[in-house]
Amino acid sequence: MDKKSPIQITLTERDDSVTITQWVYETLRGAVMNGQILPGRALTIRELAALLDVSPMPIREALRQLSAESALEIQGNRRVMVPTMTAMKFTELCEARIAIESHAAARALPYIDATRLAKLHSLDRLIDQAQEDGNLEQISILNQNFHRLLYTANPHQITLPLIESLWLQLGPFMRLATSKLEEHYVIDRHNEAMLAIEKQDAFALQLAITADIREGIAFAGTPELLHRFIEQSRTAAH
Amino acid sequence: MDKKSPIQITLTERDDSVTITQWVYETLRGAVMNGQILPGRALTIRELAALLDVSPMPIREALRQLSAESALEIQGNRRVMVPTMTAMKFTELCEARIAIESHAAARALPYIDATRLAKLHSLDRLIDQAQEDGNLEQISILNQNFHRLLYTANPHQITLPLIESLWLQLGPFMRLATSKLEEHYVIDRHNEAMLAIEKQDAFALQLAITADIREGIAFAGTPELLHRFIEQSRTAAH
DNA sequence: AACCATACTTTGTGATCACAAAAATAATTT
DNA sequence: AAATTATTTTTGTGATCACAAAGTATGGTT
Repeated sequence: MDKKSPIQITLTERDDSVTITQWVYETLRGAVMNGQILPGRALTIRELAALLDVSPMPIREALRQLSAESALEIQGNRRVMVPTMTAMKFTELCEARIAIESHAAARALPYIDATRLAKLHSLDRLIDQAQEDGNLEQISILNQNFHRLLYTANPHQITLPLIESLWLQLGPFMRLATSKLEEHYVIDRHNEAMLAIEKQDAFALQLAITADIREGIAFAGTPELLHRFIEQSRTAAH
Repeated sequence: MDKKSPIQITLTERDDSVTITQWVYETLRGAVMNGQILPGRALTIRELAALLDVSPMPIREALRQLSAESALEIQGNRRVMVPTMTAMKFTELCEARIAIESHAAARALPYIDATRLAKLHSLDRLIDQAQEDGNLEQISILNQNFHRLLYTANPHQITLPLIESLWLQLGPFMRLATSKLEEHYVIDRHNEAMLAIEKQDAFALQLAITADIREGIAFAGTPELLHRFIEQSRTAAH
């Protein structure tokens, strides 16, 4: 008889080789990323412990880690919740993505060999496939894999944790937005990126990544429409 | 009778209004930032608990948070340590700082009012003062305050946690390097930055921030000297 | 019926304990 | 004496408990 909105988290089988805390972390991370926890909804340790059928201890650790990654927010009352989105914050997150990811791409460029480029190509084909099937969730995952594979080519790369933090903060809102959106065409800038890689053209690669991020975000068309989505999601959990 | 290198952490009085975990976090963060814990040195929960005279629980939480911020590293054996530095990693961290901080500065520029600019000026004077006194630690702290004050002018700013993560990763090494360095002149680029702010010239501000970061790092003069420092610090804790 | 003080419940924090995995040390063999 | 195995110790993980603060409901007063 909980008056709070129920939380539906997709549970995966727990591998014994991994610690419970790690499993809890990944589970909660996925739930945040997929927008399964509404922004503003207060999370309690005991509730999550009961939901995931573990003791409060691993929940505490996972919540602290996710808070440190800006995936969750600790309020003054030491309550934990998914941060709410605002139009300005959304803009800042997107611009930060562009600044950091285009930098990461340029830094990775010299290290991309034929093997990795081939993998990028095959990932791109999978994305085209998912696009035809209209599988939005799959597109999102594959798109992240594409970017990650690109940036991690740099063996000394240190920006991925920062980038993933931004993805985590954008994730819940993106999911909410795409779910309410019927039509949405994604222009494929990955081909441009791969062409730039073949030419070892850093600037062209940065342009392609920038365009990819900007267009993946501009799906809502007009800023006004974006605003409406944000206001909608802001009050989703009362 | 510990054969491991001793850890000397500066303890501050604990304010009762703050949680123990928070105090432990700040204490350990400071210790990492000031290079009081040698890179590679394995940290155990119980050892730190005894050192700070608290139960293992707050230590666990603080360590997890610091690990999430890349200030500490969890090895495969689930051992926690201060990450070791390499020349390439150092370069990547510096370049990431430049990319993100110049972006943050440009985004903050329109929001910097006269009051904040005045505060920046007074901070700059304090830095000059510390420079004359040769107080390296004070310079470092004030310099961070200067940058922080600049970036936080943007009320929707979301990059500061990412930037602070980079500072944390560079901190221990910078401290180690400056402590072994007798002469080191710091060219003051803050005046250039403040001039750019007055002119509302975003590009000039980015150039000033870039130069400030690059020169604050190039203190070691030649890359070869830098390399030597890094190799020296890498094996500092055996 | 609206407001406020009181009692009750829930929740995060921090301490303690049990246990298995990992290190370190000691013992044994080659 | 060096390498390998066995034993002991240390360590992280996770569960449980106690407690104070925050939140919620209750009951009485105006």
